Order: sequence, then structure tokens, then C-alpha cells
Amino acid sequence: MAANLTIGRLAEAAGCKIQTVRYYEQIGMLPRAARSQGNQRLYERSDVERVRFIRHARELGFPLPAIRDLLSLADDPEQSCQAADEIARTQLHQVENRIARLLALKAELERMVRECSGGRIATCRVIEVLSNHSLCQAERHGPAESDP
Amino acid sequence: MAANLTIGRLAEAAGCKIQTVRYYEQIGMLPRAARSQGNQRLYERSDVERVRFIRHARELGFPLPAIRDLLSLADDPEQSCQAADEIARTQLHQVENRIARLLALKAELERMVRECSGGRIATCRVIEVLSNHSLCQAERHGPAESDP
DNA sequence: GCTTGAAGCTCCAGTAGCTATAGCATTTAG
DNA sequence: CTAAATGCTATAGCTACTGGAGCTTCAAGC
Repeated sequence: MAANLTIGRLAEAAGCKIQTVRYYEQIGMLPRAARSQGNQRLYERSDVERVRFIRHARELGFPLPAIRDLLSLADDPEQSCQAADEIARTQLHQVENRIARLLALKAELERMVRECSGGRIATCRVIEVLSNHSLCQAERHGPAESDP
Repeated sequence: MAANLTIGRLAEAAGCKIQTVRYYEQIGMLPRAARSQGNQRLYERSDVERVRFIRHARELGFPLPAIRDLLSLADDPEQSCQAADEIARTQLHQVENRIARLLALKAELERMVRECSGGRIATCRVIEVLSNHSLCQAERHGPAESDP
């Protein structure tokens, strides 16, 4: 390896901003990068994978602490099976939960779209559905913060 | 009308925090409330509906600017429904995409748990799944902040 | 070898959408 | 009438970034 990518290359390859990479380093999601004599960060191919992983998981709605846990699975393959299992299980439950909520949401959005077939606002179901929570068959939960 | 609710009642009825109501007023999602002589905010039943609408839409993943649009649509019922429909459709696409990706992740986590409970250290392909962006036919956009 | 423009560095401020706290005023129940 | 609950403003904090100022380093062309 030792492809020695600059931070710009890394960011491009991983599909995120340079500042985001520095931010991840700062909060410990990435190890502190090696530096050139000129103090510029140097990365390897494996770092690209790591950042891609983080980005992808973020897009799927995992908060950074959860991603940290997932990364620890990859970082320490010798780790006791129990710990890995536990992390994976916890994540699995969360993923299932998230899917369930998104499916309910999808149904509701579909209904909104279906019933809003070019009428007037006065008869628009989108507005109605949004003001009437009783129309949801969805489970009750706090603001969807866990989804982002 | 003129039920003259306090902010606490309003928040309770609408299912959110008092501070959130004040915040919505501050950013103009709610009109500036009437005040009692003692300078406390006074609300009517219709305000409850408005806040419920906002909260519900937020839970469905709509960002505040989109909700602002929807509210302005609702305020003008002679307008065509198309704009509302479009906003809902966009939301729907994003939700569908997210579900697809979560299903892939779920499968992988299930595999890990399965193998792990067999007593062996699973070769961790979660990272692979999550770093492999080609699995997404996905929308390109920033982190999924729009979902919370 | 020198210059120049791109890319990198650090540090700090700002974003959305809340949430919490401090320190005070008002309202309401007993 | 007093004490507890609720409200007020202002400010700070949260997560997960994103952007800018002001400076340094690198790489290419001459």
C-alpha cells in the first residue's frame, strides 16, 4: 500500500469534503494521519475505505457513536466474539426499527401522493394528512431525530 | 375560538416542548403570539393545529423550509395541489432509497450475528457493505440530516 | 532557481433544529 | 397571602458538519 494520498484525493475518493475528513480525525473517527515534512496529512487506500464506510453509514442514518462501534468491529477482528455479536445485534435491532418506521412513513407518503392527483389545495390530502396525525397507523415515537 | 391557551397547554396539546414553540415563533413558523398583561403568550385552538402540522411533518422528515412552503399552500386553498404533491414525492423518493440501503445492511448484520453465534469471529463484511457505494442507486445529497 | 497558482494548514464562526440553563416575573392553588 | 408552578428573556450547548480568513507548502513551467 502506502499510496500516500493527500487529503484532497482522499476526500474525493471517499465522496466528502476535505473539512469533513479533518473533522473525523479531530473527533477520533479516523486515526491521526501521518504527515509529510511539510506537515500535510498523508493517507493510504485503507483510509478511503474507512471514510466511505463512515459516510455511507451516516447516509443510512447512523449516528457517529454507532458508527464508532461498527468500526471497532472492523478494527479489532480478534475481539471476543461476544462483543462483536453484541454490537452487531444492537445495530441490527436499530436497523430493523428504522426500517419499520420508514415503511410506515413510506405508506403514508404514498397515500398522500396518490390522493393528491392534481386537485386544489382545498381538497389536498397532503395537507390534511399532515395536520391529522390520527391518520397514521404508524407507531408513536419522538421526533424522528434518530433517522437523519 | 379564543380558547386562550398558555404556551404550556399549547405545547402539551401539540406534543412538543415549550421551547420548541418559542423557537418556531422566533423563526417565523408561527405568527407572534398575543400576550397577556403579564407578557405571557396566549394561543388559540388553531395554533394547536398549526404546531401539530409542523411537528407531524417534521416527524415525516420534512425540513422546515419545506414545511413553510406547505403551510403557505394551506393558507391559500385556491392554489393548485401540484407543489404540495411535488414536496411529498421528493420525500417519498428519499425514504424509498433509504429503505433499500437499510435492507442491505440488515442482511449483512444478520449474517454476522448468525456466524458469530456459531462461535467464530465473523469476517466482517459490514464494512464492505457499508463502504460499497455501488449498492446504492442512491440519491446524492448531504448526510441524511433531512430525516430527523 | 524562481515564481505562481493550487492545495494544504490551523483556528474560528456559522448552519439546522432544537434543548437546556440562569435568573427573574407572573400566575394559580391551597 | 404565600408557595409552587409556570412563564419570560437571553444565552449556551448539542450533532454533524461546512465555510472562511490568513498563512504555508507543493508542483509545474520557464
